[in-house]
Amino acid sequence: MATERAWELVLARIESDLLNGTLKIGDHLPPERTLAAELDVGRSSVREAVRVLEVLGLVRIGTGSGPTAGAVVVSRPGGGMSALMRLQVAGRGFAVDDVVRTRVLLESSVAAELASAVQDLTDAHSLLEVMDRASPPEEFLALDAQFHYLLAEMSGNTVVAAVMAGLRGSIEGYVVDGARGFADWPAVASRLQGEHRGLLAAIEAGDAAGASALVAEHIRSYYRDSNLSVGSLDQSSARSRADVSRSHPNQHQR
Amino acid sequence: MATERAWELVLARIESDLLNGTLKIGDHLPPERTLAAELDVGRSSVREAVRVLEVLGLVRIGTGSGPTAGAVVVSRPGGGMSALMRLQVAGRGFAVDDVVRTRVLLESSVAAELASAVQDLTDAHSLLEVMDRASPPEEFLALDAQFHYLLAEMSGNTVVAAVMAGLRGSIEGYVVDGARGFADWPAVASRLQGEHRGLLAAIEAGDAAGASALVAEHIRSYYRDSNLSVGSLDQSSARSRADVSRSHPNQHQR
DNA sequence: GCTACTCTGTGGTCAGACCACAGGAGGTGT
DNA sequence: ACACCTCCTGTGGTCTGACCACAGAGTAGC
Repeated sequence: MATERAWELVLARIESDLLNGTLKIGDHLPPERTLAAELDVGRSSVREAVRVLEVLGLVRIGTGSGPTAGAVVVSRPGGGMSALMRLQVAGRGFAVDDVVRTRVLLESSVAAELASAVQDLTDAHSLLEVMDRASPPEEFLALDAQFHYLLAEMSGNTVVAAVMAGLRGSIEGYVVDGARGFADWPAVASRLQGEHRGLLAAIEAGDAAGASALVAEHIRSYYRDSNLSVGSLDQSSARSRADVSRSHPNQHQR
Repeated sequence: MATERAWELVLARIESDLLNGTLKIGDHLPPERTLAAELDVGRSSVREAVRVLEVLGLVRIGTGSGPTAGAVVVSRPGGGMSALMRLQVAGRGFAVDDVVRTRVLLESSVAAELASAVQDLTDAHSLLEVMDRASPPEEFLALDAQFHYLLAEMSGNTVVAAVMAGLRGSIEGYVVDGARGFADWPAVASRLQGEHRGLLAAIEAGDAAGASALVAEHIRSYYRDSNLSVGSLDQSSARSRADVSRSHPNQHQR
């Protein structure tokens, strides 16, 4: 086989350690210098591999010393999924429409599933109450994302939850830009809240088909009303969004 | 604002260039040394950013000189998706069951959608004919993956297609290991082919519900019959699978 | 003309040197 | 004893500079 690049060797070693249980969630990776020495590669190659793992949401990097320092194995697939999809959208590999359609697809299924199995929706209800008191669009939308994610999480499928987090994260900028376009934001927020409550009601009533349809229309209508189109948002969304490990907005040129 | 790490600055710049159209699919990124000088960072930081882009499937790296050398913007989300999910599975962040369940969810929807809209299934049929002549499980399964990917692609949703490619890729090793466990592989392959043909027939007949159910059972039964369980596969699957840049056979480009 | 060699630009890698940071060990004053 | 403070140590973050490998382009020689 082709000579493996050094950083791939590092990645292979870590993947192998994950598979055979040598590394578990919560464990620390060996320090970069140690890993480099063990695998007989340069530290820069180790760093490239670790960087990949960080972006993919497999490890959390901490500086300094102590228990929080170093690379710790975690599982935050949403971050990596979001970075991947956001960049694909930026590069026109993904159309925003397809992202939205996929959201509709997954969330419909999730809603139907939740409706079919009795669930405790207390958390969801309290989240909605918090949202009633959220005034700035950014704050409301952040809680909205949390609400939708909570439902996905309750479905018990971690993969679906992660994909949904990625889908939402990838178009976060477009969603916020869309909100700015509404003349009467409070009215929109109020309508969204009504739809949220209707959705929960349908789930509680065990109405799978209804819940499914409601959430689909809930998502579709927002994007429709905010006149989302990739072309019109290229410029306004050209600010940096490359902080792949977290989600606080950055500023950049152009 | 928090001091941005150097490699994030590089990533931000590239994302920005993608968003405003300065960089398009097919374009070359500036050489690493140039990019480093322009952004006033070290070359190693540029390399970390480029490495991330490579793994996420946004650029293809070529060595040497000429048109194929350097980092070229491409769109291969499946590769990144696959790497992400495979590592999450390895780290126990994703359960194999959830991956399979998500496959069922997506492929059911895709099948239903295809059945609702008339499609030209010629390619799918010829692929099945090639599969009839494939004897080794590995070869058959590679074509099988291609078959399922083809259907997803025909749905027209690039995001769904990419996610499905990732899902399948993430458990590729488990699928192959499962095939080895069958006493009478030819019989299994034959049964799978029958199911494939039944699925296409349902799609051609416009039977959305039927196609949906068939593909769901098709997927579920394979995993059920091959007795897939994460625990039993830890050791046998511990070989290296970190060649994240290798393109999948079922990767198509736009 | 054709061939073979060399040049040049590109990524791939390593080694070493610093810096920034945060916990921990140990000393110091009360 | 106790609380506080200081320095030490280990960790990631970054840069610099040096080579190597590779593949196309250019050029000299036949």
